[in-house]
Amino acid sequence: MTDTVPDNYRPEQVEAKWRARWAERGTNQPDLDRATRPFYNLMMFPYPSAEGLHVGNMFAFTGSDVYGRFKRLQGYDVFEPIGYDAFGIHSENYAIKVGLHPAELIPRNIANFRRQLERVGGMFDWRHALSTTDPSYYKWTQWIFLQLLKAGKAYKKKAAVNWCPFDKTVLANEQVEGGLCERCKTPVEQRFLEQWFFRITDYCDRLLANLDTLDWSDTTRTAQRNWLGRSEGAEILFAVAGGRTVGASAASTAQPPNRPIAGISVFTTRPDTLFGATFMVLAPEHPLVTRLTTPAQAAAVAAYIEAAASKDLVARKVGDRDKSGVPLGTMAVNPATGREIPIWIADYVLMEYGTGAIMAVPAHDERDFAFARKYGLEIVRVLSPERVDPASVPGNAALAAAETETAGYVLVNSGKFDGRTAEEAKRLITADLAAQGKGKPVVQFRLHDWCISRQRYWGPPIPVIYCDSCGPVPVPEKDLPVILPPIEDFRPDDSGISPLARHEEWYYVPCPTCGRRGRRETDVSDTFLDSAWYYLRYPSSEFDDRPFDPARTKKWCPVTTYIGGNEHAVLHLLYSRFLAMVLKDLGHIDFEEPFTRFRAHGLIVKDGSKMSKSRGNVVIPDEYIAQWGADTFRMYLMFLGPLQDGGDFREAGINGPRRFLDRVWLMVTEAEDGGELQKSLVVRWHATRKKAAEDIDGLRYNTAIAALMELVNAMKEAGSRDRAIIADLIVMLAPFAPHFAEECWERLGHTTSVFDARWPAWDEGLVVSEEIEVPVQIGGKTRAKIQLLRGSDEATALALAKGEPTVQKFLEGKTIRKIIYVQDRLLNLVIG
RNA sequence: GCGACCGUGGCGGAAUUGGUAUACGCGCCAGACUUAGGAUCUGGUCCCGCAAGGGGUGUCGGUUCGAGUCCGACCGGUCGCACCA
Repeated sequence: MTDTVPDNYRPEQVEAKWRARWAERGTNQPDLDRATRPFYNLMMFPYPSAEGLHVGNMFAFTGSDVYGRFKRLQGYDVFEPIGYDAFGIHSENYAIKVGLHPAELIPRNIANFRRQLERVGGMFDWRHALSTTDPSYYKWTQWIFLQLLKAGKAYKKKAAVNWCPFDKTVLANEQVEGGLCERCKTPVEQRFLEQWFFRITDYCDRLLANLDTLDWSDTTRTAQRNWLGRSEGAEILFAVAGGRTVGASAASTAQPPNRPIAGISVFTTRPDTLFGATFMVLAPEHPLVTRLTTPAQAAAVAAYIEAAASKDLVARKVGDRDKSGVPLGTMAVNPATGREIPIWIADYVLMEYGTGAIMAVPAHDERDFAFARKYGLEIVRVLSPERVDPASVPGNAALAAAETETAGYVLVNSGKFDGRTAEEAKRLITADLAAQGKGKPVVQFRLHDWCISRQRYWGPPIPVIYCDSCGPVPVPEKDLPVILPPIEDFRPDDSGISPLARHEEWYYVPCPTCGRRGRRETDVSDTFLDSAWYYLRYPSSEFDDRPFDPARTKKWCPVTTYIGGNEHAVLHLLYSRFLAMVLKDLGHIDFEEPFTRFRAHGLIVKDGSKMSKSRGNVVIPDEYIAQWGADTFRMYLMFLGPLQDGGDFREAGINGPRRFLDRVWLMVTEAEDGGELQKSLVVRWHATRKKAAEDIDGLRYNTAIAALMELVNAMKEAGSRDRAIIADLIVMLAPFAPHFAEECWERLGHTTSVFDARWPAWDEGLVVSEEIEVPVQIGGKTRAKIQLLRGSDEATALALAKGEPTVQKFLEGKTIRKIIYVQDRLLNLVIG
């Protein structure tokens, strides 16, 4: 090495030194009770896998950490906690695979995660680290369940659920992707089990409306909107032909046995097409099916129902879109036309949505069209393009495909509604039905209640005891936590019952009410319940007599800024919002939106696909950090592109940030006081203070780093080693390269942490130079550049421009037809 | 199929939101220092052209004094949702 190389900067030693000093000094531990400017900087806590954190995780955590450190330099009391989402099927399946117990495996993984998180230089307050598997944590997860149970927001019902035959557990709808288990990609089956549910659907309106008030990434808000799936329409009652229609609010189709059937209620978003409803379809599971089936059809119907039930959800929901169905043999009456129409069952109608029954309008719905074509059912068009003579419209039989458009269409074949636009007709027909007691406007959501039961071992036991005399009894709060008992064989079996049922000493327990022998609930709760409230626990993690201390919570919550992956856009984020609403309604907290500002980071891509364990392309950062140092590695990741875009991981380029830091180190060692500063350097200095601050605040770390590099380049060009500029540079570099900045800061003579310094203020008058270069265009093409004082007027600019030889050349023999002068920006001469 | 987003050098990416396209970095080329260089330093690096100049942000068209940016069509790609009535 030559004398120009800073051979005295050794990342490994320097970083270890500062890790130790931060711990000694408590640098990263804000006073949670006395903080005056609290800033809760949250990142999504990781699931502690056996492999350790990969580069994608590091990218996300560093991105969040940079933000927290920046806010600290702006004078906030930044609380940046971390924890482990360590319950759940992930951990359990891995444990099964390697033949170890998760209780043994998880602490080991956590220790490794902590080592990595410390090594990369996160500003974590380790006093408040938590794991969801710790009884002192899940005690309160169970407590939350009890609050919901008391409030009637938790209930048990037997329901068709998604059953993963590989993981041997129930999955929430959100965990089924295209009919496959999200984790193991096994086709999901339908099973009927008693399950615990949370009434998230009670909160649809609020969950939707509040989205408009949140400072969140648009993509995330859109995803939530789609997931909530609000649609406006009508519920319409179809009478059964020949059956006596009784009373009947449109809502109720379920009638006690042996009473006349009130009718069949359907939900539709297209009441305007009512006159075109030529048949009805019920879901095979619809409760009225048996009673509406004629003896002649009974055998065929029974066979169809059985086939549909055994058909796995892949085939039913995605796989074959081929419609199939069976007529029940009975007829219903179209309330608009009075005509009798056949009733069918078909598995393209789902029991979980709407009323589980539809009016089929083949002319204006693709699915109904396909079904009608297949079974030769009648097709009647009731919409026609506006301003077209209905007679010229192709006949019903000639229709090649369903016409689902509404814009520009008017009603035909619809009695007194003919000529109305589709939008008008939606309102008018619904109102008309309502007046007759045969329908009403209805808003439907796609969202279903949240099934939190899991027939597994590795989770918090649901705190309920079943007693033969008292029924289900909540475990008294004083008896919490219900400890997850250590059992040797925790593997799930095909029974649909949790392995916990095999642990008899645990399973049988006195009933809290009557004292007789009761049985514990053996299901554990969904991991998403653990993670739906962890942000509330962090500030209060040292209290074991309360889940979240009121004063702490008031000071620190809701979370100021949350950064995490968009893969949790609809699951974790929706559940957290729901739970916050419930807790607020129950008076436990005073806010209902947990995350004021949320930003989704991008994904790190390796070899063309997202870095993830399941794709087998993970890169563990440890060796890169060992080779280049954590600071260089952090800068490399943050320099790839905007945080919200992610980037391609490739080794090439990591030496760029290293070289940059080496140059800065050299400057620090050569820093000198005094000396006149070039004007342009002063401008660059102030401009950098401003640009870097704004870019970091907007998570554009790549351009913030570029600005710092430009400042260094400007200093080199000016031959300056000005101590004041260098000190600023170090402060601005600190969020990205914290250990490096501390070392430089100390070298510059400071005895306190660089994070006790403040981000340098900039003088707005100095961020732009007095003299600027303005392009002169002729006909929109740049022909020359002139030096102007900022704020010069058009006449000055024009005079100067006309003095330019190039400009003269182009103006020769031409007249200037128009002058466009944008002050301080450009001069454009349009010639004729 | 529906929805959202995106196409800029050899590569990652900039572009004050309609105003000098390619900042910053990687890579590459040349030179310097060196026993050596996968270190460091200096210079160069969109394309054609000796130059003047011309062309250029996926393609075609439009609006404008001026378009990477706005509008329309197309081509290509990424990510959600997906029989939701």
